Amino acid sequence: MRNRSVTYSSEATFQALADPTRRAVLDLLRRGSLPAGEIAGAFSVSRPAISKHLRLLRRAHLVREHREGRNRVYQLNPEPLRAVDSWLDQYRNFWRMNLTSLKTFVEAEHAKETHAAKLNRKTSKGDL
Amino acid sequence: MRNRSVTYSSEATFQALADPTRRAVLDLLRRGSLPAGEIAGAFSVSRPAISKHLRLLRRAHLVREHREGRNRVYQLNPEPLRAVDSWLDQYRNFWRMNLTSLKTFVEAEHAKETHAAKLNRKTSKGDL
DNA sequence: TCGTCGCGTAACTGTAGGGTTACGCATTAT
DNA sequence: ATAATGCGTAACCCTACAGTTACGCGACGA
Repeated sequence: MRNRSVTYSSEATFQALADPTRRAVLDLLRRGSLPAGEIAGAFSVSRPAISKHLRLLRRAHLVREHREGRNRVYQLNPEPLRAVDSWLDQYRNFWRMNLTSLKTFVEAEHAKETHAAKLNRKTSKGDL
Repeated sequence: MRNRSVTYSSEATFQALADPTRRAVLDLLRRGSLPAGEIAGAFSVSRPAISKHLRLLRRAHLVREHREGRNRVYQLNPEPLRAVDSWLDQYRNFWRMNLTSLKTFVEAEHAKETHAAKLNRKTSKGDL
């Protein structure tokens, strides 16, 4: 396995993405780097709360921080998202090919609930 | 609000994906539907723990459950993952650019921003 | 009709996490 | 030097949740 670059734990990445505020921070940083204060200003929660979110994002390597005077400028690092992307990739085929079979499944479900006889070939009881 | 098809809250989806066990359950179900017991058998945690994970996955509509006799068969539903995919899509352009040009781009963006005069030419970039 | 099986749920525990306010430490301004 | 600014951290809430064991209930096989 050629790990040419840093291997990020997709664990930390998924966990960082779990919170909507953190995803919003990332979305914000897509438009450009920002100092922590301005990031915090974009949200209704307190500044320390954002500071903790930024710490998590740092831990997941989704952002980078560097100092500019007394500012702490945060920059997006989308690299770890590749792991999410490749995890997702295993499912892409699914929602491409699976729509018809999903449809039949749903119809089968419906049929089963209406007739309720399909699975009960072994028993004559067949009722709920 | 246009609900063309069922609208899944990506919130629930991201949150469901945050747990590695749940992701593993999904990975398992990619190979085919399974009754709850067999899913639980694939993990070291207790069966009720898996049951609760399944509940969360159901809540996020990532799995569907139907009864077969006394079994509860779970089936993967990859649909909500589309939301994750499209969220991720906004970042794909980013990791297509190489990182150095990204860095300069982002910093240029930032320099254009509001209080640029305040932070200005200290050029503390690059150190640290 | 019974006992067993499959599986969800209740009740409980420990811990992580997101929110707050108070504070400390650099860095810049006066 | 002193004050003010920017921001992280500590200490503290409260809720969510992953895990456990004990239990209940419908579905089967006898």
